[in-house]
Amino acid sequence: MSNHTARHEELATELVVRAGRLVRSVRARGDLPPGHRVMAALEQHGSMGVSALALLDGCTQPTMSTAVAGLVERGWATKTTHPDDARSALVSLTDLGRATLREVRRRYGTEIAETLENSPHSLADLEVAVQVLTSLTSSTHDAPTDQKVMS
Amino acid sequence: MSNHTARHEELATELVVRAGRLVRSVRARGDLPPGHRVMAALEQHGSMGVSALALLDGCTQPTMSTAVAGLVERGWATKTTHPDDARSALVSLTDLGRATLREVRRRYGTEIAETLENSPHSLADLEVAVQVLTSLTSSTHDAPTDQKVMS
DNA sequence: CTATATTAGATAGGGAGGCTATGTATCGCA
DNA sequence: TGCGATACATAGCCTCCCTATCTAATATAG
Repeated sequence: MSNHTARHEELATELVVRAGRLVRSVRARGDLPPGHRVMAALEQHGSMGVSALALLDGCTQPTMSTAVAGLVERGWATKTTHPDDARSALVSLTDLGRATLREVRRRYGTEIAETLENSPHSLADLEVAVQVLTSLTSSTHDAPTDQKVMS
Repeated sequence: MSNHTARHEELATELVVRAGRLVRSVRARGDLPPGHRVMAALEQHGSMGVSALALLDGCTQPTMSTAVAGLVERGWATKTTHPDDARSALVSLTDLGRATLREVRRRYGTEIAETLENSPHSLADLEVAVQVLTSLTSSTHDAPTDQKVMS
């Protein structure tokens, strides 16, 4: 352990700076709609409740409540009562939501792909970047993936 | 151009989701102090004015004004009038600021290094991740280091 | 079968951080 | 000397996220 270098230190903080910059620019340009990441989670993991979504997303339940309400308002998701538990909700993507997700990906993906083509980086590099970011936020300093998610 | 794949699309949006998550977790845990990225810019590029800093950082001048005020308040930077132009300021890191920057890097860098050691990723991967994020925010859709702020 | 504890979600209130619009002081120049 | 341009500060607003708390429904103890 701890055999890290000064390079590690510089890169670690630089990564956060760059990540923040990327998020700011994406938001400022309206490249991704708010709630997009919730839709992505729903698509990848299927319908589930608000709390489970919050766990997946790494935010709090109230934050996710609001986010889901936004999706429902735009017609991108539905929220129904769980048949076996009237406390729970079942948040599901609508067809419109799925279509929006596809469209957003197509548009932003194209832009990013072109940018990468004008840089010395490949698709594999992009993949590595995503994986590194994932490593730093999934099992890092959070609760070790509690399995109270649902059945 | 445009020979991108569906994989590109997925990865591009996923990258933003992960980047946002990283930033949120770092902020929530107080791993990096606010204004840290301004200090990093100052260290790397030397003393300069508020507007120049804003350009470097990719934020607006009012935002940078506030950020710099915060640094000065904490004793991490000084703001003096430019000797040749009384309109301009010269923002400089103090020794305390430099020390804080070092300490923050050491602490967060250690944490990240250990996380990476428990993952299949190397220092080189971290480097790639930073470079990819940099590509996507520096010369992407912005003017290539133009000094024109635009309107 | 009630009474209580637990769980899912909603709402209230607040703070951080960013942006646009605008004000103020200084500089460059005709 | 007077006017546009430049550098920064301030005001007001918005988005996103958080903590604290409330309601409704379920699970469980007695």
